[in-house]
Amino acid sequence: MPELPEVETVRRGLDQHLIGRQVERVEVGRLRTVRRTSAAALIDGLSGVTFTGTSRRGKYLLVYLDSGDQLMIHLRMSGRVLLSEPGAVRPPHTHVVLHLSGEPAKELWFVDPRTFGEMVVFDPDNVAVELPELSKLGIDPITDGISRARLAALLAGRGRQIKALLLDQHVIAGIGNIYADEILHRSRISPFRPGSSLTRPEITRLHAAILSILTEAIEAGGSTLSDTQYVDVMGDGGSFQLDHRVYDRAGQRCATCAKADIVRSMIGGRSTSYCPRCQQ
DNA sequence: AAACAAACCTGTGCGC
DNA sequence: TGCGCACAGGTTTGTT
Repeated sequence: MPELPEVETVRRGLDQHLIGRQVERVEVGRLRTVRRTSAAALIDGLSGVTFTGTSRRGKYLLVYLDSGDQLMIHLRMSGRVLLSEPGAVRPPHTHVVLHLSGEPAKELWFVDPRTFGEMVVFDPDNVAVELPELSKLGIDPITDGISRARLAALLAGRGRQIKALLLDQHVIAGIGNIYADEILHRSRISPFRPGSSLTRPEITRLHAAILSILTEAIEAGGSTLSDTQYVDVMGDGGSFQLDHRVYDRAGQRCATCAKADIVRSMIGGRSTSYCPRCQQ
């Protein structure tokens, strides 16, 4: 579900509502959510701490704590973070609840039907051991910024299909299945093309599309699909799904060229939608 | 190096 | 209406 724009939208919501609040109590109802460590580790790491800031690297959401530790939240496929009133009825699959101080007091819910998501408190000075994926993450186009030259260097010598490269979090962090397809369509590049085969103008277009698609999607609050799984911390959906040109539009006329139908195929085990006429 | 499959889970939508 | 299967925004691991 959530890719860079959705995670960034959640981050902004947390930044707005969490900073300065203290955790008074922690409930862990599903051990799988804290599987990297334990319920005790999450409870010990969060109880009594105050939130001081937030950041994001790829799809990894980080909340800074006044203890010096950080809370990492990964939503994976179906995770949601919701801010709510104390005592409110919790949705099914609410696995972690943080009781927050403040006037008025709030609760932060971690809801995740498929349970792929996770929460962990870690020591940033020991990240290589406690959260090794984080230190292996590729460049984040928004948080780090990415130059055209940097992108060109990342593609050089890589013969993998460009769609697979965009999805590889070790190369570029944050792009998922929706935005990879949308970026390639706007770039007018076939998802099957080897990364190393892209011409100079194609790399220029790809670079521009990565930044413009992600920026526009963030401004739209992300993409909320028909199952309304993804919502921000206030429970509101995004609107970038209205701007999708290819994702989940197989069989429909391409809105860009109006002369071909969107085709669906598989790349790296992921459904891939593209316009065979626009994207060569 | 790169492509593919399977694994982790639950829910939904579709064909029959 | 009910059943079974395919498939879903992610990531890791293992096999060709």
